[in-house]
Amino acid sequence: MAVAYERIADELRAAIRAGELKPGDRLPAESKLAERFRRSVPTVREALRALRDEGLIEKQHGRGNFVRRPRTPALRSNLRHQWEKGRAREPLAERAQTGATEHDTGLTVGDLVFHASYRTIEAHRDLAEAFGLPEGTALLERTYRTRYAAENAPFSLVTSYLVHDLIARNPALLDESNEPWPGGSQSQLYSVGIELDRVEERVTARPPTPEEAAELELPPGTSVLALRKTSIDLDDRVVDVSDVVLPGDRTELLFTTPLERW
Amino acid sequence: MAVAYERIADELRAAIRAGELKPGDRLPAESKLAERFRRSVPTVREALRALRDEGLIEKQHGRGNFVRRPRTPALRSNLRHQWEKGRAREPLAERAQTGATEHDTGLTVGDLVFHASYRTIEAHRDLAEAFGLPEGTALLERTYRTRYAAENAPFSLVTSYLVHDLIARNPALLDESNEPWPGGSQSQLYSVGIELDRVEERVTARPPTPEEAAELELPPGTSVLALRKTSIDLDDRVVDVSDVVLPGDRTELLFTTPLERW
DNA sequence: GAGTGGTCTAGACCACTGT
DNA sequence: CAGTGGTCTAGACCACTCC
Repeated sequence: MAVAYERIADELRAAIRAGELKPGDRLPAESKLAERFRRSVPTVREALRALRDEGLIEKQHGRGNFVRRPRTPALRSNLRHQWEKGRAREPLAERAQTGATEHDTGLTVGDLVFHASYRTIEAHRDLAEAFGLPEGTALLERTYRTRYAAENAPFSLVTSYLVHDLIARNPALLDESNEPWPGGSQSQLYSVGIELDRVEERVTARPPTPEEAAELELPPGTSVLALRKTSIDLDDRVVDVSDVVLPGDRTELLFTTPLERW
Repeated sequence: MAVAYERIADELRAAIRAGELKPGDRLPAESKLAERFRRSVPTVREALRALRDEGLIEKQHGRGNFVRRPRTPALRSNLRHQWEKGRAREPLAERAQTGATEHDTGLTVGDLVFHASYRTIEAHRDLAEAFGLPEGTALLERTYRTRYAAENAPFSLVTSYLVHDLIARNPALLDESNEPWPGGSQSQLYSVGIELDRVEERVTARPPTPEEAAELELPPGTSVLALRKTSIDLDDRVVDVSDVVLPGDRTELLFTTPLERW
């Protein structure tokens, strides 16, 4: 390891892994580390930055560098889709009680704060492809933000697209003030006679855009899970495309695949 | 935006998003940018580092900074599990032809290079929990590396764990030189009378450890998808736990959830 | 060899945190 | 107020790429 900042990073990393520095501990000040390793402060900072990018430490301006505590991630299971489908035709009182997110997380409706806004757009290429429809098709774009009542930052950024003409039969679906709709999207689709056959979810990981990092209040160096959910109805039509951005360090996606018997 | 390097990053980011700088283009040299923005070179480098962390540019030592081309990711679908299950009992000749990875990617066996190594370990807490067995239970740890024949870096790091006593009935399963086993793990389990009921996959995103970054040849700033796959048999026993690390920028996970009819 | 990014120094000043 | 990290300068030398 020829490079000075890597040697410093290695030594600190080893100390953390060995448990000499425990989660929550403050590291020595950057100037102290510079003395100890006989390097300039910027060189020490380079090493600390590497450790931060690995998620091992957290910088707190004016306070110090701290060993990070492991996160207990929120769970999101694909069983939610079947659960939501079963619930879509229940009586209103039943549907209003719990949403899919509460079902996943074990929280109650009061623990979450929900915000939605709608607008009508024309499909650009990416979306037109996902729907299998021509570019320019009218879509209803719905933007959702859900957060814990006790926290400021939402834990997911969701943008959902519906084919405008498919849902226009029920004008209530075009009005954002009806959100949150009891029973979720599948209940909304049920109101215009659409039943889902399956849900496809595509998952990738990437660094957040600066906008996403700001909205989710992501510490620098954390990545996001980008999930594109496609809902397909009994006629094999794509009826909903949703882009979901989740903080990588506090989300766990669970997918259960049942297998047929031999 | 009070800070100098953010103003520089913003201007370059805008140019890239607007298409003034196209994928593959080289940015002006760091010294030129420093002149243009009337800032020192380290400040310009700070801005470039931010863009690299967002995945927008790529640094090439001695050549320059380049606008990154979007990656075409490898696909991994959960339909593979059912496909593999159907194949597990086929005749050897059939099984040897194609594996699940080839099925996903559309490649043939010759396009991929495969490496496996085995050792026996005792379950530590994390694994014991996943299996629902006491700590210290003997496990067979199997490490897999698969890469494209044309590339040096593997596209996945897989560590799989099997309960030693469950599979010891068939000594061939304890010998790494029998890999790649035609038909995959489900075929191996079939040879000791185990049939899978379902597969659960837990997905998170995180920065790579330095070791993972080196092995996968990840450009700095990219994140990995960490997938823990749990295979459960008809008796509700956990028979396999696999940890899969995939490069976030060139992997897309596809999960299909079929829904029951109303 | 010319041009590029990679590392490093030694110090300055600012912004934030806690007493 | 003292102590901490955040930003920035101006310049040095090294390592790599390409001609």
